[in-house]
Amino acid sequence: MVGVSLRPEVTMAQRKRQLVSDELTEAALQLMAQEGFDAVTVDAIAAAAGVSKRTFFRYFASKEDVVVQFLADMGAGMHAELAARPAAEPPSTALRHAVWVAMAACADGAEHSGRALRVVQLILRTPALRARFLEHQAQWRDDLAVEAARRRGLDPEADLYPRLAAGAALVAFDTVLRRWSDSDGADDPADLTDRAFAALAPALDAD
Amino acid sequence: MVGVSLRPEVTMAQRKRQLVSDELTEAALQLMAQEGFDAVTVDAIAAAAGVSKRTFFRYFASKEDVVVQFLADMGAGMHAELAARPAAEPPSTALRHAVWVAMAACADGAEHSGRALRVVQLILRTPALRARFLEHQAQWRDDLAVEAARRRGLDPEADLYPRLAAGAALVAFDTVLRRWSDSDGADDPADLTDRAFAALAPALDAD
DNA sequence: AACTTCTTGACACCTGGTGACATCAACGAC
DNA sequence: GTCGTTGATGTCACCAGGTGTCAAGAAGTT
Repeated sequence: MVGVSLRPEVTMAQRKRQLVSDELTEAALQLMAQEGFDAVTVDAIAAAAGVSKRTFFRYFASKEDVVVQFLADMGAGMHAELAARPAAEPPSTALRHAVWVAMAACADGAEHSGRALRVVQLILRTPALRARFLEHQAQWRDDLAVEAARRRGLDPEADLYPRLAAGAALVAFDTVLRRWSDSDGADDPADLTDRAFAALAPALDAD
Repeated sequence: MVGVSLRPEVTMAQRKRQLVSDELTEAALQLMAQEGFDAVTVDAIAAAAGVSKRTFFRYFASKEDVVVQFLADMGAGMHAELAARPAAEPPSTALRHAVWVAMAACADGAEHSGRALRVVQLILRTPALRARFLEHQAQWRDDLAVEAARRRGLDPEADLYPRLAAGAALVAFDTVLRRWSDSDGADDPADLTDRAFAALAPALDAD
């Protein structure tokens, strides 16, 4: 346990928390891959991870969250990337890079293990999970819209453009993700993303 | 009851069914307007309509459905309108008319009574309802995409354009609906719709 | 009147989700 | 070393959404 004591900045309680969280996620994904989302009860997931049902809900707000939680980071990543793009860049380019942050997270995870792909397929096939996914996207859209408005010096409440542009970017993301999922990861995400934004660019970059 | 017997094509059982359904919807919307979606139980709705909880679930698949069910018709209306537009019409125009069918349903309902407006606001403010709304939209998107593909002689599975165009149209719908809702119905839906599609047209109509 | 069909209510049951409380391990202060 | 504190956990009770089942009743049929 030498390596442990060399990291005083991370308390043991925190590491244990992370461990339980991972265990829960792992158990959930494995069970759901076999039986499907609806057939797996929270009790079963908790039991498989060696904790109680009550503890599960101390880590995840809902049964859907254990599958979908990682999306929160992707949203933050997109937002941050858009904010970091040079102000002079055309909207279609900036948004393409922002969306690519999210898409790359899926594609990279898929490279080694195909785990991300299976999770995406599970989400897109399960109504309850798809609904949560769409809710996340709605949040992303709000965030991207305020950022897009800021870049152009517009009022996100008064002008239509920011929400339209953010929505269009997410439509591209959605379309690419679905194609990638339907092709079992065979199609190239980067190429798909470029083509989708090429089609949308005329509207994104119009004055 | 003379008027009744003059319509043999509509059985009494069917009319009664419609009546109970309306009563349930009415009770639900009224209660939710006062207390909010989450605070109203299915038992309370059923009791207010004079039926049992079990009967409620024979009419609606979920508590959300009693609020959101009318969306199903709007989706069918959009799809039908797109299919009915002349083939020579540019995509942006055809899609604008299709979306307007849905938007007009909201706006008309609001003209007299403001009921549609309140329902839309309830949906957009309540996460559970918004999620269901987004699921409906996802279905609309699939339907619009196959229709858009048919109009252009494309394969909806192979080409990106159909799903992109359908998605963009729904982003316009969404943006307009939200603006209309946020302005408490003050903004003109028709004008908003035109402006949104004007912004999107360059992408929709590109070759 | 007897029969059939459709609708309903009553009841039991499962599951997701939450509040309350007791317990136990880790940690710091004395 | 002991004591109090803090945080994570398990247990239990409970609520609400949702479903299966069955028996009773109204409507329409022969």
